[in-house]
Amino acid sequence: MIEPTEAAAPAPSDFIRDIVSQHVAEKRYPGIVTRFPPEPNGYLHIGHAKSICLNFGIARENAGRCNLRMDDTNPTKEDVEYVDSILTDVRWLIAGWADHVLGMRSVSGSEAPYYASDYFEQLYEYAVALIRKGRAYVCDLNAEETELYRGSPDKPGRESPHRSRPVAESLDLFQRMRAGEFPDGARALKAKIDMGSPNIWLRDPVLYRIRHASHHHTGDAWCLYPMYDFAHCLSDYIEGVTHSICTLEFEVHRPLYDWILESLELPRALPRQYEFAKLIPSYTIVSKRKLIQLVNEKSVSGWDDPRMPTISGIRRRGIPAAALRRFVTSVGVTKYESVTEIALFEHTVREALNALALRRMAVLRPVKLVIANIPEGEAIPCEAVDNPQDDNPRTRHVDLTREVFIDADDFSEAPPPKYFRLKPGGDVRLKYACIVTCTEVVKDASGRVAEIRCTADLDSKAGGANAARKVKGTIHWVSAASAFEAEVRLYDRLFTQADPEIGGDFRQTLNPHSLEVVTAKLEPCLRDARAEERYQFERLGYFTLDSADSTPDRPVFNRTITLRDTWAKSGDR
RNA sequence: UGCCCGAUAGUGUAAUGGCAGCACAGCAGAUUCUGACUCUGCUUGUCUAGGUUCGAGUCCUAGUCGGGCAGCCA
Repeated sequence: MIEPTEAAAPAPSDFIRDIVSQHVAEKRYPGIVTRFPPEPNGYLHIGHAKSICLNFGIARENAGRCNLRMDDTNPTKEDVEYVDSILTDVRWLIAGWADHVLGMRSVSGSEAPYYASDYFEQLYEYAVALIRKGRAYVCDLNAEETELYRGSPDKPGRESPHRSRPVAESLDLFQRMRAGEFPDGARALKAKIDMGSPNIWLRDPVLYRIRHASHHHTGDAWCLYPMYDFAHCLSDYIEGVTHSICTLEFEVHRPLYDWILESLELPRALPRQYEFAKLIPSYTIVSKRKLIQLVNEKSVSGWDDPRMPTISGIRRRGIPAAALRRFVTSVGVTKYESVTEIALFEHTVREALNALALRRMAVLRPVKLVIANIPEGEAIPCEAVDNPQDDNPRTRHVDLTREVFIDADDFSEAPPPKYFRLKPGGDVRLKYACIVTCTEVVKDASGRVAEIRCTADLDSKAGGANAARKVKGTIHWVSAASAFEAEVRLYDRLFTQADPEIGGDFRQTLNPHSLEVVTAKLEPCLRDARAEERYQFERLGYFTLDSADSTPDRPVFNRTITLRDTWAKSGDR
């Protein structure tokens, strides 16, 4: 769904979109085609979300297409589990926004993503063509020798002894590499470019390597696999991609991307590569390797743990796709590598949730409040608003009874200055109900507050004679008679430091309080909570039903994010 | 001491040779049956040095600082 805040946002503009617009104006291509090319070796995270929104965004703004393509050229690292999660995550992120430009392959009636591995045969033919042109050769050097021959950034490399091998010999060897005649690493196909180039990637880079390994998509059909540089540019070309957008670390690969395509003397217009700076939010990590570590070391419950910066974690946390899109779009597209304050994301999430969340009352750390002048068994119906942000807000009823629960935070025996909540002898409004005055505090044997007693000004309820009576504070509550208990998971940032790597190891800065589980008292209508719905527990934050662990008789709620709390921040408390 | 890329408030970003703006964060206040939302005000910026120009954040040169590149990973 496109939400109002997203719809109202101005069309994004950045240096890549400027280039695309120019190409559209000069009719350089028949249509604009981009692609999102993840390697299925991990779950997608917030950084990928930026790439998805950029690529699909450009496609939808130009009536083009964005292909979803698995960049699966390394069988030893990839798995179908990741293919499936990628598909789910992309569909969720673009749903209602860019599904109409999603480029997929039709396979026997149903849709499937593109796979670079589906092009292995064509890619092999292109490699043969390159050999025939004298632009590639089979090299017998092993990996260590290749590294030695490559030189270093400030020292040119040396030419391989096999560099001038006759074309026919390379052709024969390459065919035998495919046939499985040689073990892993015995030979490789290399581009014949320039061992003296200041750009390392132009020093006869490896194009194909031998890997006797099964591939998650092609099975055992191949023991010869193309490298990223060879497969990527040609996959783009095969699919008719016009703008191949990637992150900054591939900038030095661009000359190779162009070299391969140009060397092949292809008939159609060539795709071009453009690079942008990836998204790095503070208080989190976006490295697949490190995210895998968090999962494997059980620092989190899995890839979709609501604290994870993965798209699946963000979804489970209760963050709407539109909010994620709006955030990754709002940070812009530049070539400046920066760290984006997570506060910007949190703001976007609150903005989206404030507009759509249903207000409910929930008490996280219950303390009993007994209202002396309400007889036992009596229920005073009160009208509560579902969402005051709506033009014509809907309402529901909550019953005020003799015994209610309030949050422990909302009562203080020794309140700090400017404390607006309940205190001995003080009064406070029970939201949607009436004003109560604290008359007595009952403690248990250990000295803890066991029960608070008060009297209510029954006329201060909406519609009553004292409805307009003002008090400093208003607190939420639930009726002890009708509230039910449920598990509520209070999530916080996964790391305590803006830069989790500050001390050298991100595991040292994990936030020990990133998850707190409480048994809360919830207002009865929350029994009908739905997974797609977003709720605001009044004065506390935004919550949603946990998609994985909830059952109909045992709901589990996740806190997506707290409300902004200037009182807590003021330091007065 | 190779090559490539970058640098605008605390953070992110805009200004395409012509008034340095926006959002977030922060601070102060108003409002409030959510210490939320909303509203008002405030603080804070063009890395440095030269050059071109009537005029430079923008163009040129040099420097400084930061990032990337030496996988048969992507």
